[in-house]
Amino acid sequence: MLPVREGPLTRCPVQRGVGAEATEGKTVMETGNGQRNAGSDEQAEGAAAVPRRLLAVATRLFAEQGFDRTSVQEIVATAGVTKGAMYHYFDSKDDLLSEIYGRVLREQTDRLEKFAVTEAPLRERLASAASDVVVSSIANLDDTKIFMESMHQLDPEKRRAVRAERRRYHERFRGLIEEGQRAGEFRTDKPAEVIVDFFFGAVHHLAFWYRSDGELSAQQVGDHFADLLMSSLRPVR
Amino acid sequence: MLPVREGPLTRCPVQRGVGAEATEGKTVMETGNGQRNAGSDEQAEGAAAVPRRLLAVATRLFAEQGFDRTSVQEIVATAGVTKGAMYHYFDSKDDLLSEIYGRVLREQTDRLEKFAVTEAPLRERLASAASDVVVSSIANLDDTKIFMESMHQLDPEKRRAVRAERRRYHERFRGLIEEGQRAGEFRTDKPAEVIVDFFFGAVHHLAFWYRSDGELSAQQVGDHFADLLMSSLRPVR
Amino acid sequence: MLPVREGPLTRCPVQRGVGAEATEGKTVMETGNGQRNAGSDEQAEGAAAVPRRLLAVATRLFAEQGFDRTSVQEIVATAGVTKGAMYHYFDSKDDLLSEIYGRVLREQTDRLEKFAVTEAPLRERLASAASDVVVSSIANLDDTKIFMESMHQLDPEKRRAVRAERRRYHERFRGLIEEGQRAGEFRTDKPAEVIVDFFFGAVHHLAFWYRSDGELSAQQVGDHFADLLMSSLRPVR
Amino acid sequence: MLPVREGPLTRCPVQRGVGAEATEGKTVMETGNGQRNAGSDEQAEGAAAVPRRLLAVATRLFAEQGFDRTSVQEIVATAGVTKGAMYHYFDSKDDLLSEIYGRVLREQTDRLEKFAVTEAPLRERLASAASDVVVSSIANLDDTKIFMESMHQLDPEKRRAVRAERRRYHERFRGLIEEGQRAGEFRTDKPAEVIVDFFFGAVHHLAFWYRSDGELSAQQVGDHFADLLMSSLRPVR
DNA sequence: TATGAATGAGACTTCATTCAT
DNA sequence: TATGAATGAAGTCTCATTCAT
Repeated sequence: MLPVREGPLTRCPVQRGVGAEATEGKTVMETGNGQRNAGSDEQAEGAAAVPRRLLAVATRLFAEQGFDRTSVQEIVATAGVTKGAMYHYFDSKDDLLSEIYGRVLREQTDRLEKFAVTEAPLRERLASAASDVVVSSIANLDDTKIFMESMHQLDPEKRRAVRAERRRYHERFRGLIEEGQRAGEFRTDKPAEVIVDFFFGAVHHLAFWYRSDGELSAQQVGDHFADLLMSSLRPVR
Repeated sequence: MLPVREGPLTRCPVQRGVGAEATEGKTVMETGNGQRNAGSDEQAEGAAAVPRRLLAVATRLFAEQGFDRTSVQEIVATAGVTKGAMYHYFDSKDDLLSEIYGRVLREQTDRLEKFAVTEAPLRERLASAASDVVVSSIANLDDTKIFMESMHQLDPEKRRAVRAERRRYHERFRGLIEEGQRAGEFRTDKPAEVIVDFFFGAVHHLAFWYRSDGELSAQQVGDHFADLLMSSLRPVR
Repeated sequence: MLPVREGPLTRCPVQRGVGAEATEGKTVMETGNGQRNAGSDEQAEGAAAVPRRLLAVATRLFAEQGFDRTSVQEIVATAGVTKGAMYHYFDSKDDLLSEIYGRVLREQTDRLEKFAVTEAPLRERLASAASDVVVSSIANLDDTKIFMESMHQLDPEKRRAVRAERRRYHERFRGLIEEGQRAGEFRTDKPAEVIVDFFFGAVHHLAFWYRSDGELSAQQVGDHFADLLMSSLRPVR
Repeated sequence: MLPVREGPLTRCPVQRGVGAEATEGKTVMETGNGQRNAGSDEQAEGAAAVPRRLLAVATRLFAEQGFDRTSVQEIVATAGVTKGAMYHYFDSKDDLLSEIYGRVLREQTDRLEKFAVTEAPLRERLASAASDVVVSSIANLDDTKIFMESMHQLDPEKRRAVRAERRRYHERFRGLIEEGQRAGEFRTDKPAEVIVDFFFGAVHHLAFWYRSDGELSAQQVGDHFADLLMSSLRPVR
């Protein structure tokens, strides 16, 4: 683990907000010799430009072709850098995947927390969180897909770390449901755990059917899913 | 495509019923000269023994390690046959995956149809089908997992075929929901399509969290999921 | 070497005269189970039908694709027999090639001898032989091509045998030239050996440019080549 | 197609003059760590050393054993490099063959042009060119042999390219003959095309009989062949 | 900070041949 | 006379990674 890359990536994670248009790769020149535009502000933020571009390209390619089917050669060629450059910033191909997961998990955890701690009534907080995770999953469909398809490619240690983080996320979400169950707002004949798994199964599956050029906007799907979740939580008479 | 394998596999698909234990590999002798037990009933079912064993082993390994991480060498070693034998029955490693999908799809389609055509009331038919697909998915967790993780490994043509079959399945299921919507039994403010994607997302995700040694039996999960589905279908006041 | 095949093939070599249309393969049913028409006369000559068909098919495929690029599977499938059947009649794939060479050599040697021993004047005998070898080479272009491209595939022992037979052929031809040189009819400033190699280089090369749908008939090419040979043999002033 | 190899090979084709001894493989150290002698002039020509050595070795082995009978493993072992190195410079085994053809064709075309454009009388120009192509074919007997035996191994596209280049060569040569026919120096009762095919058949066949330890030097054979060609071109009375 | 030639293990697949029936 | 399942060795090629520069 080279200190140089641990720094920028961990301290300044590449931010890609919900709805942020990924511009990766499209502006990269395909000259093959790896030279890129050395604009004026490249000097200032250029240091992070290469790793960021690599992550963006890797995310897209992993989603499109799967982790194993994507070669390092393909990644660096698409990103317009050399292999040496990639290995300068990342320890390995696996490391790229790890960083992708890390970013996704950090972002989703942050977002959930933001909705969970508002002063709104519980039902609203849960519905908002549910809707938001759908919207943000759609905004980052590639990450969502990779999450489902490529988890098993991670080496055991990192996989365990990812799962632990994921579990914390689920527990936070489940906490909201249990709070409602205790308050008598939600049905109690179903374990909150099962409901969480039920709902997030649906969420993680979005990448396999959602089309951005389809009839439903991300927000509409988010609202539908949140409604379905809330409906299924209504106490039975 | 050797005629020999197209025949038995297509006409007499290897049956692996719900809960049927796969006995792959464990009873195969590793003598190296390829002779296997020539018992009395070998004559009757022995012909399909090798391809069946290969499919069973491949299913398990693909689920455990992923398609790309599983080598043909590993498959044949585990199944106790030679590579040549595998390529005698299957065109390629991809072909193995195709056959696995084919079997899963045929079985699930058959099961759905069985529940859909009974004389029971609509709500019962739908609940039964929903519960059953959960139970059978758990009974074949490996197939379910492969379905999610390895679809993108299939070559485009076969992938299209699988998706078409899958769509037919979804349409059949959706038909039941739409029937209930027309009858005023189910809510109509959500497209049936969305509900189907919501529910099957949860179903396909089972392989990522269900543990057979956990607290819940397959039937319990099936009932929970079916209940949650039915609840979310209740008309809104 | 099974006695059964040594017999029929050696004693009754499959005859394919100059200009004889090869009908091989075209009447073979592609049922895949290897059953062929069991007509009335099949009983009488059926015994030679399979090896003959195999040789004809192999000749065509070797010429089209090369020896190494043609698999035994392809040969037997095209011939409509099984692998077992092929190995019943031939020792190996190499053996097929040997038999092809054997037939070609026997035939060409026979033809040359026929022209060499007539009562015609020497110049006529030589010109006829030269023209004939062109015509018969074109009539069996596949064999000619295989001769050039696949000789090195033969195992050393058989290759030596083929070369010895070939040398005898050349020596017989050279004998005619030397006869003319002694008689003062042909130039003597060139070794007969060189002239033979010169001429047969041209002959063996026919398969690489002659097209049966081109402007020149086989006979025309034969006459041209014979003329060129005779011209180059004229004594220098 | 890596840019690195397209460059040096195409722009600076590995030169192997007539009679130049190929020194392939023999001086390569088998240290296994890949470091080779880093002499002073390595800087200048060292960059092309590996691909050049590979080409030389492949040429020899293809000629000795045939293309299909020569494994990549054998090539790289003889050249003293790893398989990875070979695939770093060449796209495939086929690509090696292509490069071999390319070099031969370029060289022969260059040589013909040199003889065709001199101020000498036509007969001398043609005789010189004819003699030279024999001498240079003998100097590169391996290439000549491969040309005959392995053309059909090339993939169709490249084969077409080779044939087109070859045709251009033939047309240039034929142009000289036609020039003489128009001038009344050569016979006109034979199509120039046929004469070209006749002569080059003999030339391409050299590799199958010429022995460098035989009685005739390359130059002697060249002179004989040129004489025979010129004789056969004399007008008939 | 970046290069790119080179590594070497391992991947999938083909194929001529055998043998019990 | 013929079958076809099975063998097992060998084939071509890919790829993540390293290292001298």
